[in-house]
Amino acid sequence: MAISNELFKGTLQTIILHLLSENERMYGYEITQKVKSVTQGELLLKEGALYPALHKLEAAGLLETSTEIVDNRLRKYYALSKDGKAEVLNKLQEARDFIQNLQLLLNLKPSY
Amino acid sequence: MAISNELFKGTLQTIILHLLSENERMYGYEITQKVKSVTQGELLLKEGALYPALHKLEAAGLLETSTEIVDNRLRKYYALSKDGKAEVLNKLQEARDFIQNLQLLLNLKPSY
DNA sequence: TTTACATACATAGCATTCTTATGTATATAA
DNA sequence: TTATATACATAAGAATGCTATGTATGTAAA
Repeated sequence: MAISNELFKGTLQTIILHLLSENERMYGYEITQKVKSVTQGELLLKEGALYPALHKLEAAGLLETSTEIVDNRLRKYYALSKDGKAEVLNKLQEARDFIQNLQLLLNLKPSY
Repeated sequence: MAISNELFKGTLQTIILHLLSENERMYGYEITQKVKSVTQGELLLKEGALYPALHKLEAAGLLETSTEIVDNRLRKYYALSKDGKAEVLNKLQEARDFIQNLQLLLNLKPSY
């Protein structure tokens, strides 16, 4: 990822799975742009991180793919498999616990 | 760290610096126990992660050490240096931004 | 027209982080 | 005397992400 943000390490799979739980199907480049817009440019998801992560999730059976040609360019769409839909719930609960514990450790209150 | 929690990767330095900003001085083993108690056992900070991290922060000039013998056992106390006191503020702001962005990406509301 | 930028995929090499395993040493409880 | 707690430390390995690079098309700017 980027911008001196070492902190996001380990959260990428969860982010991908969650975006796909909201969007039915997405392709790689679309995911990078979505992450960029949601975080207002603060998190830049690099291709060198994204594509291997997508391949790994697919190999784990959590994602399914379908390739299309759009505007004469290749697009590889990813969607949650049945296992993926189950796993995203676990990952989100882990993320909630993680944020809770991190706020406890850092004495941070949510900013809203 | 531990318990299938890949998510904490990258947060260790921030956690250490913040604990030392609240406690004047702490020794390694004490930090592991503090993290364990604050998270109610959910985050187990391993020695193999902690000690190298402390050494690195010391080498970076953010921590200062003083060694004592207590109950016939060695204790190496760590405290924030002047630079460390400044850096902890940066790290905490980064952590706030990180949590904010992660909640945005995962559509999570704080649980209280 | 050619240079830069956006779209769209992919991988190899490297750096960093953390885990596991191991080692040393003392004190206490079973 | 065996296990557990206290207290430090490091080496080998796994996992993650970053940088750099490569291929290819389309469009906007100089």
